[in-house]
Parts: sequence; structure tokens; C-alpha cells
Amino acid sequence: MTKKLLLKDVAKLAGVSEMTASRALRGAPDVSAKTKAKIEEIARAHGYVPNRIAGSLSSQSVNLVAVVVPSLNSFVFPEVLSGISAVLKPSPLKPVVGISGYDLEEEESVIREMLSWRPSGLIVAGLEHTEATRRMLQQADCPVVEVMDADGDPVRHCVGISHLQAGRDMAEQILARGYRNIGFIGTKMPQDFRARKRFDGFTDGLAAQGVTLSDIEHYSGESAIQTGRQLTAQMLARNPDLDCIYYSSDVMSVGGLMHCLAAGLSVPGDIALAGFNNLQILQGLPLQLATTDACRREIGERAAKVILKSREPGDAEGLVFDRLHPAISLGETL
Amino acid sequence: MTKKLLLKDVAKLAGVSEMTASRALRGAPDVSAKTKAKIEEIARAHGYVPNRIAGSLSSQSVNLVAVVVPSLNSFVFPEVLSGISAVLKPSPLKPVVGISGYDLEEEESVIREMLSWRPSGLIVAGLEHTEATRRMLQQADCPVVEVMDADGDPVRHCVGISHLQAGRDMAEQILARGYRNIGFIGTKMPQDFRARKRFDGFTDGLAAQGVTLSDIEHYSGESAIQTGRQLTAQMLARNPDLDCIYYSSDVMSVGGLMHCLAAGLSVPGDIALAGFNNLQILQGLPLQLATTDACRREIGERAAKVILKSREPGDAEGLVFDRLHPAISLGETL
DNA sequence: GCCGGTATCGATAACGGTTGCGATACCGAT
DNA sequence: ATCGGTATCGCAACCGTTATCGATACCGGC
Repeated sequence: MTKKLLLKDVAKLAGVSEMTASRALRGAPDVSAKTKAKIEEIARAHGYVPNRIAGSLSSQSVNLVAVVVPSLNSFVFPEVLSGISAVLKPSPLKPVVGISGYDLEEEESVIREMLSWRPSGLIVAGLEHTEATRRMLQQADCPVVEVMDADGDPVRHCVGISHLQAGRDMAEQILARGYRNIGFIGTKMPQDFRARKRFDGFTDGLAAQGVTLSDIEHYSGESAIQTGRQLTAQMLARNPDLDCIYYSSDVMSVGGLMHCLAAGLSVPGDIALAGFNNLQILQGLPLQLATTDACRREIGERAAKVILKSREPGDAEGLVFDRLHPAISLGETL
Repeated sequence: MTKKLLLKDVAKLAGVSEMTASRALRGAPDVSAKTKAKIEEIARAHGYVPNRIAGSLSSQSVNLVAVVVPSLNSFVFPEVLSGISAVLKPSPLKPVVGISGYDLEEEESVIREMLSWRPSGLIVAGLEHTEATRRMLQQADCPVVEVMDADGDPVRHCVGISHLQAGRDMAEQILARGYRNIGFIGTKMPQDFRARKRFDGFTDGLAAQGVTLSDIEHYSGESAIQTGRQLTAQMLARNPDLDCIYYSSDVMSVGGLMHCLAAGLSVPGDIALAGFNNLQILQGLPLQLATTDACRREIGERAAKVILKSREPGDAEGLVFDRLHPAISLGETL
């Protein structure tokens, strides 16, 4: 491991000034093809890696887009991420991920950390934040997009779906098919605001037709097939009359399906099942589970486009509020 | 959105020098409790967010650990990440993730980008890299840990398992249970070196007892339950005598199980199944699938510890080569 | 009341690049 | 040969913070 190589060293080796070397390596104009080739050759040969810390400080620009999501295990956010990456790919911007762990305090500290690097944009999941976070988002001198959720007051740009509406729509579909004895299994609400809204929308939609939930089960921690299976078993044990269960996540409804398979219950004959997200794991199961597509990838794509657009020269900074309309897929379990 | 607030502004507002303000906000010594409180109060009230670009350039230190993995969709790397995060949590270091997309050229560019930020450490999945990448890892002036894989020559530190051995072990277990008509379903090899090694180890283990694979199927793209189901169906259709299938990933073996359920095949009576990784989705399925635990979380934890240790003052920079020993779980499908 | 020692604070010089502008070289046209 | 214009390059200042070291204030002890 040799001494660390600086731009000045490369310049010296090439017999040019630092400035010329800098321009050559950045592909900036005003460098002859010959000197540029020579400088690049020398840089490559010696393994020069530019110091972007210095570069960014000087140029007052950082080609990074901060993306803050609650978790990466939940199957749902990686998809948003890949939408973002795909759109950013042809641009000089790169996404950088931060994890808030479904904790608003943690989110605040992650966002503060992110903003301290002066990114070119910030994408954050959810509309609920601490007061301090909202102030930061307000004052950040880069575009800010809140994604996933469209129920609430975005600080700046927003791309998402209405989870309230998604819950209501599913309630309607379920009622339309004659189910009346309905259970709900979802995450412990304080953590996941969107799941909470789906729950509220769902009960709302039921109430509109005079139906109330027959049973409710909450769990904490990440969703898992195993958890879905166990809670379904418990719920059906204590409430055998249930004819339908709505889950706050597909992962859980898969667990429900697994229980039904094991217990020899017919779906949807004995019990109907519906989840949310339209995760890839639904493909290939014995039955096509009912779900609502959360438009995860498209949300990511659109959010990234908002960031890109606001970098174009004459951008009017018109606030974007993109409400996508999720589609329900009834599958074979409703 | 007001003018951007600099340290000098905070200092002015507090009636102290920049230096004192800097120290106060960083929790550095040599500041009286009273002035510190005052400065913190002012910074908070005005929403001051320090510029870490400038700070890092000046202090010549960046509290970031770069983590480069092939993908975040594959269920496997998020777990490694969470191991890393957990260990890094009590330290000032934060992980930053980069995605190489199972592409060595892309990996090179991601690592170059990462190193240009001068992180405090680099963790990268796999031992296979381009020549240029190896040079960068060699010359990087931060600790570098290659993870997941232990079959090969690490550039510096290494924490992983032998996938060759994992494949061999599974072959042994399968043969020990009397299966002889064995199929393999795995990713298109050039992309995933570790899957390739498991394949090689597996065929090796079979060959040691005079058995050769009866059928092989490759697929490209990410693993998916659906893909596993389809390929299993195809393979069993053209080769009904098969008594066991080994998959390069649990996600695929789940698909295999789903096919068997649908086709009314008894597992392992008609056909035995085994996968790799010990993913969480295996929990809660109708049958406990055979698999090998890839020690994902522990690998992440250990790698992070290597980074932390090398930051301790008198560290001898002894190269770490940690081979973990994955355990096979036979489940109910072998 | 003087002294040495500690607690607290500030001026200055980096850190490693890039922006802005001025300088030089080179070219064809006059 | 001179001139204007363009292509190419370098000098100096600066980006926002922190390391270093020196200055000042304060305090108890004699």
C-alpha cells in the first residue's frame, strides 16, 4: 500500500498543472485529446481514485440521492429502490439508502445524517415525521419527495397511493362477494402508518355497509409467513365462523393460506383471504391470493423523475403531488 | 427556505468563535457546559445541519462503511446487512450500501465510487473481481473485508463459508439417504460464483460415490418461487424417475415444493427437495424444506467487527480469514 | 498579592479538489 | 507581418469545517 495518490501527484507525473489534470479526469472541456489521454493513462496506471469529499466541497455539488426507508427485509422497499435506481441510472446521480426501522426518532437522525452530506435529492417513505424532521425537509436545499403514501400533508413533493382508499376498496370488494364475518390481522399500528390507514379505510368501508370486524389480531416485529400462519390458526380457532380475513401484508396472507392448506380448509369456500402489496412471492403458490398492487416500482420511478426534473435548468419548482391508483387483483381467494 | 446556515452563522448568533461552536456541536472537550448548551440551543432552534463534506475533508475521516452486495431483492443480502448494522450501531460508523447487480464491471464502478468517498471500511460480497477492482481493494487505505465466500484468495480480510464444501456436504447427505436419481436447478452460473461453487461441490460429492446428475436446469434472472415451480414441473415431466432435486436457492426449492403440492406428489416419498440459504420464508410452509444455513447474519456481524477492530489504536492489521461452518438442516423433505 | 496550573476560547492554516478568469499558444485571414 | 479569434492551460481564491497551537481567564495555595 503506497502513499496515497493525490491529484497533484498525477498532474506532476503527467507534467501538467493540477487544473488540467482535474479537467481531464472529469471529462471537462478545454483539454486537448492528447494530454487528456496521457493523464487518464497515468491515473489508471497508478490507480488514482479521486477524492470526492474535496471535489464536492469545492464544486458545491454531490451526485447522491438519499433514500430513507423503514426496512429492507420487508420485501416491499427493495422494489421501490430498484425503480429509483433504474431511473437514476442514465444520470450522474446515485441512490444512497438509509434505514429508519419504522421509528420516527431514528428516521430523524438518519435524515439529519443524510442531509449533512448535502445530497442532490431526498426521497423518504411516509408522510409522518417528527416536527424537527419536517423542518429539515422544509429547509433542505434539495428537492424532497415523500413516497408511498398520499393520505396527509406532504412537506414538499409527494408520490404515493391512498392507503385509506386501498382499505376501503378492499372492504367493498369483500362485501360485494357476500362475506360478512370478517377478521383483520395486521402489524402493531403505531409503527406502520400506512398499515394503520389501510386498517382505518377497511373498517370504514365495512361500516359504510353496516358491517363491523368480527376479530382483530395485531403483531409486532417484521411480517413473516410463519407469523401469518400462527395468527390465522389462532384466530380461526377462537372464531370458527369467520368467512374472510384481510391482512396488512401479503407475507401474512401467504401464512394464512399455508394454515388453510395444512388444516384442510377450502379457500375461499371455508375462508377467504386477502392481503396487500402484490409481492412477487404470491406468484407460484397453490392459489393466486387476492391483493392490492401497491405500485411500488412505479412510485420509485416517479419519485426519481421528480428529483431529476428539478435539476433541469429552468425548473419552476412546481410542487408535485402524484396519487397513483392501485389495482385490486381478486385472485382465487376471494 | 432561508439562506443556508453555516457554522459561522451559528457562532455569530451565539457570540462565540467558529471553533468553539464546532467543538460544542461535536461534543469535543474544552467547552464550558454553559456555552455548549447555548450553542446547541441556537443550532437546534435555527435547524442547523452541519456540512459533513467540509468536516470530513478537514478531519480526514469519514464515519461510513461501504457495503457492496450483488442485489437487495434476493432475500439473502438484507440479512447480512442487518448483521453489519447491528454491530456498527454502538459505534459512530454507518453502513452505506452499493449494488453491483451480479456484474463485475458494475461492481468495479460501484467500488470506485464508494472508495472515492474515503470510507472507514469496505465490505464486499464475493472473492471474484476484476483486476482493477483487486488493485483498488489492495491499495485502499481502509480495512477491506470480502464476505460470504471462503473459496479463493481474498485480497485482504475474509469472512465467509465454503460453498464448495456446502455443495459437497449436501451431496453426501442426499446420497446417505439413498437417493441416486438426482437433478439440479440453479442460476445461470457466470453471474453467481457462489452458486457455481455449490454446484461444483455438489457434483463433486456425487462423483465421489460414482453418481452423476440425471438432469440439470439453468435459469437467468433473480430467483423466484414461480420460476422454481415451473422449472421443477418441466424437469419432472421430462424425467419422471428423479427422486431428488437440489436447488441453488431456497426460493427455488419453495417453488419446487409448490409444484409437488399442486401435482399431488409426496415429498420426500416421490421426490426429495433441498435448497440453500435457510431463508425465513421456509418457516411456515407445509413442509420444512431441507437447506443449508448460510450464516448470513453472522457473516455480517463478523465482518463489521473486523472493521471496528482495525480502528482500535494499536491494531496489528493481522489478516483475518474467518471460515464459518454452515449447518445442514434436513427438514422433512429429504 | 503573586505564581503555576487548568479550563476555556480564538486565530490561522490546512484538507484536496474546483470555479473563475486571465494568460499563452496557435491558427488562418488580411 | 499583424491581427483577431479560438483552443488550451495555469494561478489564485475559495468551498465549510477541524487540527494545532497560542492566548486569556480563572482559581487555589502560599
